[in-house]
Amino acid sequence: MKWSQLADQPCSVARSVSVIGDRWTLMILRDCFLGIRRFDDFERRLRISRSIIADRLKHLVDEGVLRRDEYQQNPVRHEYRLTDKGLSLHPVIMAIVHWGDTHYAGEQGPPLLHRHRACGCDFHPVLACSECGEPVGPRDVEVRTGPGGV
Amino acid sequence: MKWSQLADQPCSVARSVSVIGDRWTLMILRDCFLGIRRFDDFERRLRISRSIIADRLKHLVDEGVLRRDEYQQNPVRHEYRLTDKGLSLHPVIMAIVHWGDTHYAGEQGPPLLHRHRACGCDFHPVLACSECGEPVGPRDVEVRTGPGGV
DNA sequence: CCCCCTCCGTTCTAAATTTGAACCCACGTT
DNA sequence: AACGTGGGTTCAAATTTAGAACGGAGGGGG
Repeated sequence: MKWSQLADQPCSVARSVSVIGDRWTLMILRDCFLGIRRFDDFERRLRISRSIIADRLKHLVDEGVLRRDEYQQNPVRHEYRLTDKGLSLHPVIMAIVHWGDTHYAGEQGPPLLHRHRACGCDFHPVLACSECGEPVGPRDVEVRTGPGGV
Repeated sequence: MKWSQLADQPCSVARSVSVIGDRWTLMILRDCFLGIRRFDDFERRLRISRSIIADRLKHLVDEGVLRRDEYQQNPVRHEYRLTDKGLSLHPVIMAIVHWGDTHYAGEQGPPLLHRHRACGCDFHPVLACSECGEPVGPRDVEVRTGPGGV
């Protein structure tokens, strides 16, 4: 199987991964959630070649994860902002951050803290059930074939 | 920046991505959560070359995400199982699945359904606050530098 | 007017990675 | 003995990436 065929698999992980499952794409999305919007801010933060940044941004725009908005004319300049579809990746990024915080933070603690505005506490993300609201662990889930399955 | 330098960044996303931010690695982890354990079951499901599978499995074992257990002798055979560190990737995989279900499911619906054993309902994952238990959206989070930050 | 700077890319070649196919080995089976 | 199976390793070829150079449209200073 090739990367390009991933999108056609009857599997939501495969379809998602074909869009966002790339190291630099995930780093760009991290920056988007931190408010980065301009090409050369991405470049400064990532220190990778511009061709890769251009390629990934274009891909994300094509997929509807980012929007390319004009923010000035003369000369025309664009900024890249998360669409609703892009914002819905928030749980993915938060889960990845939390896994890194848990297993790779140095002695001093995590590089970033996240405060929940509603309750005012620093928090970490918990996976909860949409139906009952209780936390869900790996053993609490029973997987079975759905309507779109094989 | 190179991939190998990602692990040294003061950023939990970068550190996580250096371990799991690879298309095939994510596909392998998906299969692990579905109960796949043996080399050639991974091969049959992914249809990619064995060298890639061997490489990714070794990498995940080195990182402590999978454990390589002997399950028979004569000849000796191993199976790959999630460690606790690996199991703690569950929210990441669930978040990715849900994003794919939301944006890429066909007309018939998602390929797989997930039932929460505790409440008996088919559910989707919700990102909740560890402190107050309420759902958390992208706008509800205030990020600031933590103790391990620059 | 001329030169240089910024922002935002594109293009090109060399270097690195990824891939699939072929090979290997130890056993078990016919 | 010949063949099949589980579980890999090796290696040349295809793909991706890196990084530097190039471009271009406007703005600012002299």
